[in-house]
Amino acid sequence: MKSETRQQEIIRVAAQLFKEKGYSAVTMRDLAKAMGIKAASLYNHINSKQDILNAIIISLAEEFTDGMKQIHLSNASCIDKLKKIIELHVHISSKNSYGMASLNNDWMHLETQLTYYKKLRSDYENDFKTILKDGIKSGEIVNIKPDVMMFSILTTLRSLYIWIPKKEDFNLQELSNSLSHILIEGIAKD
Amino acid sequence: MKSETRQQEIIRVAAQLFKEKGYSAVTMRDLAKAMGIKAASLYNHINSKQDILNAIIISLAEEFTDGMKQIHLSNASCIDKLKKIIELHVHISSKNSYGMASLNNDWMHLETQLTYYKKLRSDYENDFKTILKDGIKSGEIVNIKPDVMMFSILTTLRSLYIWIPKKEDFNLQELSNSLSHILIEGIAKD
DNA sequence: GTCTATAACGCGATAGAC
DNA sequence: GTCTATCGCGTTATAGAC
Repeated sequence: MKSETRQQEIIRVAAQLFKEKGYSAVTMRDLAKAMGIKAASLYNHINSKQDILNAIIISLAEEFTDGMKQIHLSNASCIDKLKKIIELHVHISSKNSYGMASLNNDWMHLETQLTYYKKLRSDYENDFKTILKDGIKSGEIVNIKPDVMMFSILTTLRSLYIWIPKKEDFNLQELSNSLSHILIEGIAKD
Repeated sequence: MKSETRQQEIIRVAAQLFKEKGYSAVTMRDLAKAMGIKAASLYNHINSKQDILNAIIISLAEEFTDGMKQIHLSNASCIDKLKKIIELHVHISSKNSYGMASLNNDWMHLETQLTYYKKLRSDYENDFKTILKDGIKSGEIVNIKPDVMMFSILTTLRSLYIWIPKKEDFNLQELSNSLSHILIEGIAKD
């Protein structure tokens, strides 16, 4: 395990600041201060503020789209695929809760990579919707508009980053299981 | 019904721009352009950019906290209270989807009103949690950590603003009903 | 690799003419 | 109520010393 480069450290610290105030409200001086150096010195390691945002968002978006593709192509049942999706979100969000904030809230500030990001997100959502439609067809899940179901589940999963760092005390597998129960079987008794 | 004042128009247009790019990334020049005037002219109607954000967020936050208090104090069952909460979110989000974006994403840029906002949010969440705990005690809902349940339901409801304006075609009561089914009874068949 | 200094520009907000 | 002009400051990024 190679130790963190200075560039990686900058990107990691930037993600923390972006989570607090958003990309636009964080200045290169803020970032430099958090790194213990002057703003100008940052430019020995990165090309621009925009490049930092690209690095944070694109790698995460690719991780989600790749993970979803594998789940979609597997032979599991619809319900099991949904459980795998929940695990995917819990796993990535726990590894990188800071980056998840930028992925959710600052993607619109991407410039050169904006189109690519939108394609990744669209591929992800299309796979998700297909899984739900297949589940309706096979009778595994209720016949409610798949758009509403996807919206409901996905917004919960996309917000996990807000919540996971406060809950380091308890087991991530336990969180996955609780979420699976709530999102799939609901909260009503019987 | 009195017609919209120039100040209200500025706040309404600002909320639209804030939804697209966030408070920090929208300049007074952007806002003026969208209003068809020069930036300096805005200051005949508003005192500062910060005051616009206050106006957008605080009135919405109060509407939620008041609505929640009424639901909490009613005599309905836990499940019916949850359905009322869902209707409250659908109702407010459909009336003001632009303002909801600021409420969700830009509250941390409040200055003088930040503490008050946090109190409103905290009151809201405490009432919500109490309703869930009462439901567990009475056996109406499953005994899963109320924190996880509230997180799951609330993040879905808080994200409605992203989704509602695209769905003007269909009935809001139908949306409330679909969401109630998904959030309360889940998506699994049987 | 970090520093100081600075370029080039955009920001929120104000003054005062009309 | 809107305009032009401008203030004072903050922004990203670069140049060049050490």
